[in-house]
Formats: sequence, C-alpha cells, structure tokens
Amino acid sequence: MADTDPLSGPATIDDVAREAGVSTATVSRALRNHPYVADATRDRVLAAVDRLNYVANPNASRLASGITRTIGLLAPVLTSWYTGELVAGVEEVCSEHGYDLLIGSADPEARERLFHTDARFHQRIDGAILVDVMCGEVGARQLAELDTPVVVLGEHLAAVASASIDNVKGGRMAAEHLLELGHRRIAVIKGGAHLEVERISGLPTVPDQRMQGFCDALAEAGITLRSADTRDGDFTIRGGRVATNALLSLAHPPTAVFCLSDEMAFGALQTIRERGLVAGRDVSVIGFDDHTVAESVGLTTIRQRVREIGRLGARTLLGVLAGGANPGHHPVDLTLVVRSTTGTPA
Amino acid sequence: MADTDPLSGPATIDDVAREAGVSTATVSRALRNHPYVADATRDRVLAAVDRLNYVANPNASRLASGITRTIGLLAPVLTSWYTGELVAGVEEVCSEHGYDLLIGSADPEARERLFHTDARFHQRIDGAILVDVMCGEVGARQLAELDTPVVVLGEHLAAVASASIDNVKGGRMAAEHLLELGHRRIAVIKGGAHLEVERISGLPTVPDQRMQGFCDALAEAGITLRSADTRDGDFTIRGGRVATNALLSLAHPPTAVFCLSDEMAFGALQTIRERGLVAGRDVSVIGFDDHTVAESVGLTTIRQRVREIGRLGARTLLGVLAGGANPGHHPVDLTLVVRSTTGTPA
DNA sequence: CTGAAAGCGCTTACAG
DNA sequence: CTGAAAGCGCTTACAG
Repeated sequence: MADTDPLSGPATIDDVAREAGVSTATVSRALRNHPYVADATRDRVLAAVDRLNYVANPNASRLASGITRTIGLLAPVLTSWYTGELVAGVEEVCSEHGYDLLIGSADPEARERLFHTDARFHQRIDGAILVDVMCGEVGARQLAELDTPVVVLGEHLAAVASASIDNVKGGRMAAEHLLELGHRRIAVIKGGAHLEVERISGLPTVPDQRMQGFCDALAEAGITLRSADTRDGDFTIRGGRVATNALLSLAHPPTAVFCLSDEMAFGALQTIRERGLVAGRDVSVIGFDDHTVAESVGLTTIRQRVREIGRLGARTLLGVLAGGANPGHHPVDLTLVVRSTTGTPA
Repeated sequence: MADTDPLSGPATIDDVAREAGVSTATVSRALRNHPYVADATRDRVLAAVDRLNYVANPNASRLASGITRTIGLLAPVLTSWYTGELVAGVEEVCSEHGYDLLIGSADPEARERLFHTDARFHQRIDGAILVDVMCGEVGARQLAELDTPVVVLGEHLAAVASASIDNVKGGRMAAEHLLELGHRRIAVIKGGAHLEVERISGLPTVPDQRMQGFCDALAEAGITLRSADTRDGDFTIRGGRVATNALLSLAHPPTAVFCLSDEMAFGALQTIRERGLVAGRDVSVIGFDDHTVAESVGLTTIRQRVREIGRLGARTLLGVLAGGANPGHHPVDLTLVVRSTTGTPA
C-alpha cells in the first residue's frame, strides 16, 4: 500500500497521533501493548496506523529505548552445512518473536575481542549466540561477566548458558556400533588439529571429547587405538579423502573408519570408491552429523539435530532477555543411523 | 578494552568531544572522513576515540542520517546449499564495506508485499537483494520503481539490475554433453512445477529456461523429449529419488538423466545404486550446480559459481547505493565438469 | 487513562 | 576549518 501522501515519505508517529487525535505518547503505548490505554483509544490508534500504513522506525525506537530486538550470531565458518542448519534454527525462533538476526563470522583470532563484544555488534544487539567458541571455562566466565547475555552452542560450559549434544557419548556410540559388527582394528579421522594450541583453558575440545568417548569404548573392549590410525581430516571432504588414502595405503589397513564429521566421511567414501572398493563390505565408514546428503550416499552416522540446537539456543537467549535467569545447559540427543556403509569386517 | 569509566556505559560522542576539546560536529566529521577537517584536529579526535574506545551508536547515526548501511536479502529458502553460497558471497562483500546484512525468507505469497518493501525491512535497509524472486518483467518494473534500490539474483530481468547465469545455455550444455556421449533417449528431472501458476508475467521460469536450452539441443539432434521422460523432482534429494525410480521402472527406461539440480541428482544416484546399477555405466546422470558434495560422489554437472553471483550482486547494489546508475545485468559463466556419472550408453 | 516534554546519540545545514 | 543548534522519530518518567 502506498502511504496516504506518498510525497511526504513514510508516516511518522506524529502523523498517526494527529490522525487519531491523541498524543504520540499514547500512540506509542497503544502500539506496544502498554496496559493503561483505554480500549476505545487503542482502537482509534490502530485504525489510524492502518490508514497511514504506519510502521515504527526501528532506529528511532532502538535509540530511545535502548532495546534493539536484535540478536547477534558469531560462528567460525558461515558456509558449512552445520552452521547453515544452526543459523536456520536460530532464525526460525528469532523471526517468530520479531527479533532481527545479525550474523558475523569470527575467526579464532577474534576470540579475544569477542569477550568484550565484537565491535560489529556494538550497541546493536541485546544478546549473542556463540557457535563453537571453544573458549573453555575460563573464557566462559569472562563471557558470563559481559553485559551482553550470551549463549554458547556446540559445547557444554558450566559458567554460561549453552545447548549442545554430548560429544563424549557420540564418540562412544560410533565405537560401539563398529565393535558390535565385529571390528577390532578401527581408525579415526578427526579434525581441528590446530585447535588444541589455541585453547584458553585445558578443557578438551569437541573433537577431543568425541575421541575420548570413542577410545573409552575401545578400551572397554580391550582395544587400544594405534597412533598411525588417527589422522586429521580438517573437517573437510578433501581432508577425509587424503586421510583415507593414507589409511588404506597402510601395509595392514583398518577394517573400519570413524569420521568425526559426515563431510570427512564423504571424502572417505570417494577414496574407497576410487580404489575399487565397496564401503560397508571392504571397509566400513561411520560419520557424525547426518548431513543432508548422508542418506543418499548410504552413510551410517551419528545424527545430531543441529537445527534443534539452534532453536534451543535462540529460545534460551530470548528467555534470558525476557528476564529469566541463566538457564544452564540444554542437552540435545543423538541417534545412531545405520545405513549401508558399515557392515561386518571383510 | 574496558571503557575509561566502566560505570557510565559506552562512551558517547560527547565524551569524545570533551576529551578532544572540540565540538561533537567536529568529532562526527573527523570520523566520517569529511574533507574539511584539519589534520591536527583529526589526530586529536582519533586519539580520544582510541582512548575512550568509542564506537558510534549505529541507531543514532542511522536515525540522524537516514542511512542504515544495511542491505536486506530475501530468498525463498534459507537452508539450501544454493542460498547458503549466495549468502556467503553477499556477506563477504558487505562486511568488506562495513555493511550489515539483514536476511529474511520470502515465501512466494509474500512476493506481492515485497514490491512495497517487506515490513521487516521497513526503514532498516538502504537496498535489497532478491533471490529467485521469479517476478517477471512486469514485477521487475514495479521493483525498479521502488524507492529502495534492488538487485535480483538468479534471473535476468531487463527492468532491474541483476546477476545470474545463462540458464538456457546451461540446459544446452547438459544436453550436448549427453548427445556427444551417444545418448538418444534422455530424461529430465525438473523442479518447481508449481511455479508456473504463480508467475506474474509470462516469462519462462529458471527451470523452464534450462528446459528450453536442453530441448533446443535435442531438437537440433533430431530428438524430441517424451512427456513420460519429464518428471518433477521438487529440487530435493527425495524428489530426485522418487522421479528416478519412476523413470527406471518404465518398460523402456532412458539411458541418461539430466537433473536440474545436483541435489536431485544425488537422489537419482541413490536410486541407481539401490537398484544395483552403476551410474555412468548403466545409466548416465548429469546435474546442475556443482554442489560441495558433487565431486565426492563423482557427479558430472554444470558448474555455476554461486558465491560469485552473490558477490557480484552485492557489489552491484553497493555501486548503486554509492550513486552509480542502474548497472543492468551481470552474467556469470558456466562450466561443464565431467566426472564419473556420465558415460556412453549401455 | 493521557499529555507535555525531555532525552536517546548522532548528523548536518547554517553561520562564521 | 569549526561550532551552536536544530532535528531525526521514537520512548518514558513525570504530572495530572
């Protein structure tokens, strides 16, 4: 709809006040569902708003109220499937509640700056969602002391609100599946080898946690992971390919490979195919994520409901902003999805 | 860094003015690289800014100047690989130029509203990027008349700035590849069957354009596409699976399938594998996009540089905002990537 | 329940 | 080159 007078630009609160025969204060109250407004007055205001096609200028209301109705999301990579799903979940909840979402990528070096709230977010957000911040408990305590409410996604930190899966358990689930099939010689393709160095605290990283659960289960079966059977795949398809090539070139290759992400598993499957082998028969591969494409390549994997993590994180943050207390940690469950890339050892 | 006086909240322009011994007008000018500021004064201001760790409140400057330094992006789906790449490209350019990016999803029904600028974007953006708006020339003319500068991504419209591939050519490239391999009986899995109805003008949709190039090439080889060989795959993996199942169940199945997106091709490959067939030997499959996972499944495809489309679109829009004229259409090139899912007919 | 008025923190003609 | 001052369009105590 065009405004009543297209030449004068968008209608302002003054236009509405004049049209409804009330003060701007009343218009503002009526629109924000302030309790003390007479029903008749509210109706008159609403009618005027409708007639003039009025929408409040968000910059003006933000400046006046100090509330931005915007939340910021900071993630190391924006283009991965994982981040995409997370963003989708967060966005869903934000738009349901009329919140804007401001997205930024934060390379690890930016982490320090982050604790004092990124300049890009300065006075623009009411709260922040941090993805894979990998800050450890020390950093988390700094985050908790920030004036901006924060929730962390992807890892479980005691000092700050968070939503994540249980990564130790995920690693264990993968190992147990392979063990049950009868595998005794199992390799792992992990990622984020460079992360250890950057950690602020001594807490295990997400890949380390998965490794731990995995090794625990192996140990219970009396198996020790050989160091030559642990490779870094950089959490990329290409990395998975290279690592798998190395593993399958061993004089005595493993019968199964656990990839810490589905994308690395895709690379593994590619290598296996290119070598004329069949996954699930000659070599077993299990991934982690349940990426959109996993089903179509028949990949057995540990499914994490990433979008749900995003939703939960956003709801948690909005809850805090609405005046709730720090709500602690929200766990999201994991499922083993068995498809065709795992089978009994050759 | 903490502010000098943490109790008083973030520093304002008044604090800086006082600290530097100048007026707020001068601070503002110095910070925005206004020409008429003495070098010595500018230095003094910058030093004060640094000392107080000042960052301008964006809401205040937006309100005062009417410039938001924000661009809006509207896409039908936010979670697809395609949109993800596009957003990444746009975001890259935006952050380079200090622009915020506001993202919204626009279901087809919202298209009408869109022409009068979405309420979510009201007074929040300087310009908009519209993805797959499918509005045709009539709608495009409406867009061009908007007070908000707009660039359209994914289709070529005469009336409004745009960046896209040549979809007709893409369809032709796919057909020619299959024809050269010797295929004569080729099926197509298209998507967006419901789109036709919703179109405002009579212009062919993106899938129609690809179909046209494809059929043109077939016609030149003396081949007519049978109607039973055209299926809708909804641009999803599952849709590709279902459609391929139907095609391979025909008494006389095609020897090759052109999928209008890689995701549908992934579904096709799944079906082929599940039927115990081998893609590239028993049936050829060619996709469209060069999705991140395409290489690892050996998919032959028509590569479009989606991220580059996003970058180009953003640069174009920023150019218009900087005072450039409507810059017309920006074509992005296409490449045939031959991998293992296509081969000579069985 | 409602209004007059101050204030949010900037930008930008207008003078000088 | 610089400053005083108005104004951007809201919100919110403060009175009534």
